[in-house]
Amino acid sequence: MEVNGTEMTSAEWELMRIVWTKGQASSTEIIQLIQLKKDWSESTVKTLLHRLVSKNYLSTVKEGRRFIYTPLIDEGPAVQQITTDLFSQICDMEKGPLLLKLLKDTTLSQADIASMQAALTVKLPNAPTEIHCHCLPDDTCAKCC
Amino acid sequence: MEVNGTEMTSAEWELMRIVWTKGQASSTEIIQLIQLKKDWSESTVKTLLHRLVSKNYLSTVKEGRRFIYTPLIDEGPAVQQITTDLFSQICDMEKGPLLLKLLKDTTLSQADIASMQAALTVKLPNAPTEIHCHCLPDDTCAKCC
DNA sequence: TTTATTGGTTTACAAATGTAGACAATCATG
DNA sequence: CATGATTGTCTACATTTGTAAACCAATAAA
Repeated sequence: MEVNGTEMTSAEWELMRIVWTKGQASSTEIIQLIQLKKDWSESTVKTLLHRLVSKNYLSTVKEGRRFIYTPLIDEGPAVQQITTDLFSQICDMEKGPLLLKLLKDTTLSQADIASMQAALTVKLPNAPTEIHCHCLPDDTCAKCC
Repeated sequence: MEVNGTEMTSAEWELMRIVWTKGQASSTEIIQLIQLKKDWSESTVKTLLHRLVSKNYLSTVKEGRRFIYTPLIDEGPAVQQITTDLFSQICDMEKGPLLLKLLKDTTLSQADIASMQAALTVKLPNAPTEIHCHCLPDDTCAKCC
């Protein structure tokens, strides 16, 4: 994710997952829920929430004494973004095998599988025989060249 | 990646890609190659290489005055590892659409596509109708429950 | 209304990371 | 052999991240 120059950190991401999942939540709820998974102090979570707000990932609405936190970005695009970022750092030659493994290791619904099959069928005709690594600008590559 | 407790950082990863691609390389080569992509000073690259050596990602062999750097871990497993780590932080419900997008956006060889098709065919019969989010321990989920 | 509790704000600090200068050893060359 | 170029080592420092205590305001309970 990249909003106004600041990235979301791993710890912050875990809190976002909670807010995304619940739609919105108070800090108390968030603290309770995160502590089922992580051994973070109340204070730590508060700090993290604070940072998420200043980074514009969460907005707050005061409800009585407490705050209700709501995501300012949707989960789908966020997930897409961080994954795309990661993939951009991976050698093209590795991506095929990598995706194959991910397909195998991930629990997918029948509908997911069907749409992937469709996508692959579309891709196949124009697919190249082999993939080249673009890690280096030219022919200095020991892997594909 | 997780070797002896220390993670590889993003900047370090970029250097590993070069060494992986070339099989092995001297610092001079590495500096030259990385500077085609990144605006890093010579000194910075040296520091990063040093850290990679102490983190046991690279080994060195002295050849005359200079060092030859060689990867101590293979690229495939490393790529797999970081991706798996990322996926473990993503809601199960997002993974299907996410993978679909990755399939579409990635250049895949015919062979890659074929093996994915095969894998999907195998998976389909036992695939569930729908996927549940496991972000929260129970039924407090606004997405799937 | 006094006090305990709850929840938000500030401040703090160590470790990791990005970034690089300064210095030292080695080697090639005049 | 003296010197400049090459390459490695050490030191440095700002920023980001993880982690949390201390403090303060508002509210609920006594």
